[in-house]
Amino acid sequence: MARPVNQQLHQARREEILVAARAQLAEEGLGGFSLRAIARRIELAPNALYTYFPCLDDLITALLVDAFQQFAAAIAAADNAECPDYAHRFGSVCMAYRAWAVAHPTDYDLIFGRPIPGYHAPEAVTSPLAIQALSVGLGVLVDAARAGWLQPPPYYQDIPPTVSTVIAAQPYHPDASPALRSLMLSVWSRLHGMVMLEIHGNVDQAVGDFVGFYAHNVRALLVEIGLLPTR
Amino acid sequence: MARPVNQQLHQARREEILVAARAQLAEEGLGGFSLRAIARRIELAPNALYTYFPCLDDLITALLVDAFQQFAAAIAAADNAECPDYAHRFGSVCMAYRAWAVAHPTDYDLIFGRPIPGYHAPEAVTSPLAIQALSVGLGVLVDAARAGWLQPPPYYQDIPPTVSTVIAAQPYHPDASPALRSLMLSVWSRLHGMVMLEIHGNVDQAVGDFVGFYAHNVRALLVEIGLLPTR
DNA sequence: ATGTTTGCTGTACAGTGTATATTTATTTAC
DNA sequence: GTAAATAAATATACACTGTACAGCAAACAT
Repeated sequence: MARPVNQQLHQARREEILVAARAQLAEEGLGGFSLRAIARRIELAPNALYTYFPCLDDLITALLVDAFQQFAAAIAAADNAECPDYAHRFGSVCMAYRAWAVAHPTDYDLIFGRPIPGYHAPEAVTSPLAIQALSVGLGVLVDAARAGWLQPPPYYQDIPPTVSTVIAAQPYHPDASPALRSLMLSVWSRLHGMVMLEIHGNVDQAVGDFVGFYAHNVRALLVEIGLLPTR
Repeated sequence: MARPVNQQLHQARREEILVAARAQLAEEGLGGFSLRAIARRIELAPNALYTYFPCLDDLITALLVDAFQQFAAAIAAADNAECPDYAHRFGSVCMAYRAWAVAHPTDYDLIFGRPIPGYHAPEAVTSPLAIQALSVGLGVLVDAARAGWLQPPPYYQDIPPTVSTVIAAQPYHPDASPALRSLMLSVWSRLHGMVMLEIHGNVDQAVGDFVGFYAHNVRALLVEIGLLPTR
């Protein structure tokens, strides 16, 4: 009948917009982030962007998804499935977690924080990505448990039934027991806490060496979940 | 020479503005937060607010300080210095930490997050407040250590010198050893991580019972830092 | 009573997201 | 080859935002 969308050109322009948005984010931060600023950067009328994104929130979501995928990829890349030393293997994943977050603080905040008033990422898009990222760590724990390397202390089995029931119902990584999944959530929250404090500058003058502090705590963590001997 | 400021009335109006701002924050969230919205709420011209706050950022800082003080007060109130059971005492403080954060998620984010693009709280104002809040927990640890209740495992002594040096130079709570202060920072990051995941909705469908999950992890924490026996 | 300053208002400007209408360009169908 | 259709971009407009600036009435010190 008439002119159809040129999918190739359409995707290229879309990507061009996202590249400009990422550049804007990197150079000006969230404070200078705006639809119009992105449009200026690629010398397009502000409303032209609406051809590719229904609204600004959808553009942000696209940026978030992109960041999230890179985050998950970075963690996955740090996992050496061949490594027989599970403590080392898990430790590497934990260190990669921080490394990416510190290298991309705005992205990390976009993924797990709420840095834009009024914007909240749709759970339908973040949930699968979070599962993907966490599955890497959980996979290591499962492997370690299978190999008999992982001996979580008994109190880690005392999970409230109200928690373990929901955890057991999760549709991912069916190999992992509720106890292991709960353990992974605990580990995640520990890494997340340290990373958030660091990237938000809450402990700037209290911690001189962030890598050192983080590594120290990861080591403690490895001991506590039973991947490393007490000494 | 001329008319002086009526300090009493001035402070009253200032407080009225802050009350309106807090109400706006509570009802509309950060998305609907604006100087003009606050002005509308108290039926004042937008520019009238500039008499009391040089700019919006200073108003936000005032809100932050207020929230931070309430947070610190809530934690201090949860600490029973008479309690001879240090595990129970420290556990109560930890639970109060989450309780306040969950009850005031926006405030918590304002204190420790970065929920407003372009705004960053001046460290000079947040730093003393953070020390005040953390000192409550650190005080319990110091008391417990003095009473011989606290036996952190040896690996908690293996703090990188680059970390312990800076920690030792901190101008607060001189009674506390660098090891204890580092331990408190670790504990803080664990609580912070869980709280942040919860209030940002990152584990909404993964954790059914947030109190249960949090309490479970606090118990693990108490065991791991040596306040509770392994079982 | 006078002069000065406070508290507040009104106007104005540059910025924002986006709804609507319009133009331009391109592709298909005939 | 031409005409219809539609994608892509633009232009205009509106309701917001923070805030700079000018002005104005009331209140106080002298």
